[in-house]
Amino acid sequence: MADSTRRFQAPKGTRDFYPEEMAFRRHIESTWRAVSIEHGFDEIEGPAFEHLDLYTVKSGEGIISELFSFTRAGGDVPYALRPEFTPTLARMYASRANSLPVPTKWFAIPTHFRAERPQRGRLREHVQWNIDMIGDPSANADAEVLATCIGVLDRFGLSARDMRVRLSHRDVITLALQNAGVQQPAMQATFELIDRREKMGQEAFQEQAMTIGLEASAIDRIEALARTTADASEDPCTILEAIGVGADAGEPLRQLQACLEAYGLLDWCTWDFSIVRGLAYYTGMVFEVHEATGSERAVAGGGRYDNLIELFGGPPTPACGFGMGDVVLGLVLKDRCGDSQVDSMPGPDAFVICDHDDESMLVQRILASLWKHRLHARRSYKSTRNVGKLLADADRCGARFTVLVSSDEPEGSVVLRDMQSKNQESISIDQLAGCIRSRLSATGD
RNA sequence: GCGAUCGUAGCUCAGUCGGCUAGAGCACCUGGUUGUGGUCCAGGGGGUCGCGGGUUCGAAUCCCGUCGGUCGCCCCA
Repeated sequence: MADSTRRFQAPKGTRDFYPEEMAFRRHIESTWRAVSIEHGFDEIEGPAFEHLDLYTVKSGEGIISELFSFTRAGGDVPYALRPEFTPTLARMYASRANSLPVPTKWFAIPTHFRAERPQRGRLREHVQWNIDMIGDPSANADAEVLATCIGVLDRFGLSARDMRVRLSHRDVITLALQNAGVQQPAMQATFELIDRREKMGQEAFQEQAMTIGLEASAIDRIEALARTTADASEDPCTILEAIGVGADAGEPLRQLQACLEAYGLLDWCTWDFSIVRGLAYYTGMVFEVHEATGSERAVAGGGRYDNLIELFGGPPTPACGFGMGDVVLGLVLKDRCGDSQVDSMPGPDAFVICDHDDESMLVQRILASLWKHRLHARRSYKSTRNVGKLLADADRCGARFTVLVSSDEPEGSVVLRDMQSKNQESISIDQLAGCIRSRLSATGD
């Protein structure tokens, strides 16, 4: 009803970002961006909606129920808000594949949308950092992508004790399943079953395994496979033996291990063959990053997808990458790092207050001068002339310096107070901005 | 799409076997007339008790529906 007193709410599963939440979001995004660039990735962005076909090509018609899809009023072309970035990435890469360098290293920090019911760690709108290394089939590329992921965790102050990078490999699992007697037609369904294993009961697992058509002996071996974990520093051959695969199949694991060792990442990583990723398009290394206690959903997930660019009309091109969403990451950061990362509102360099009725617009002139010198300057809007309250106002917003326009001061000068040392001195207005600037650089602020 | 649970001020909550004009703390604003950092004192703004319907003399309170939040299922990019 178009009631004039109607109260509007944000749509289900979306978030409003007030200044504190926005500061936290920017903290996450700027960390993603900085680490991506340091690791040699270039930022890209695409449209927030695409032709619906782009998403059904890869995932089939079944995906539609989980998308926000629509047509233009009066139009008949179906569109969808993007539920993931990979199709856009593949489309962008495919249309310029011939002129792009090898490898092409791209990242993006787009918003994504999905129509399902929200739950812990999964909302209808979220921001997801995407890293992709395209055109390089080597284990080094896998490791570089992992290095970037772990680089971000480290930058957030998380350690190898806080987080676990669980590594697996589609080829190795496929071999193990074949040796266990799983027929090719049942392979993808078996992957999906393993992917869901952790949240299923023993009986449910058995039951669904039977439904797929797996034999009892195969089910036992799959369970053993999914329980197999080992430190990433362990010899892959030993692990392969445990899951019934010949040691010669372990070459990809050995290469990956060697690269991870060189990048100094082994501490973070664990071989874990319960990780398969449900998606059909992964072809090699796959991984997920979890909080160490396992109490949250995956913070990040990805792997190698050597057939995907081709599927979207590009030349056959190997690629690997991952996504990291802001929702689960935010939960983990708040839980493990406390307020130091949450409170990241920028405090002003200078805060201007005035202890009398200012009829000469001096506060405005001072602000203009500070802004002109690219200082972060704010003022008090309180009407009180009580300096104690005005200083409290400056303190509350985290000001580094306070500029006091005082009737006690001679014409053309103000009091500059250092809010950390509490020292203050009289200073000419002409020299104010330069003085603040030089003191900020002297203290490294 | 399905299930459980919750919904009183910006936030955290009290009030509810149906009964005065719906409260507190925090936050916000103002004053405490020369005062230098979240203190203290006083005052103020802010709620159609999520919304709609029903029962009743009377509903924040009981019933139904709906919209949202949370948690889970399905699915997971």
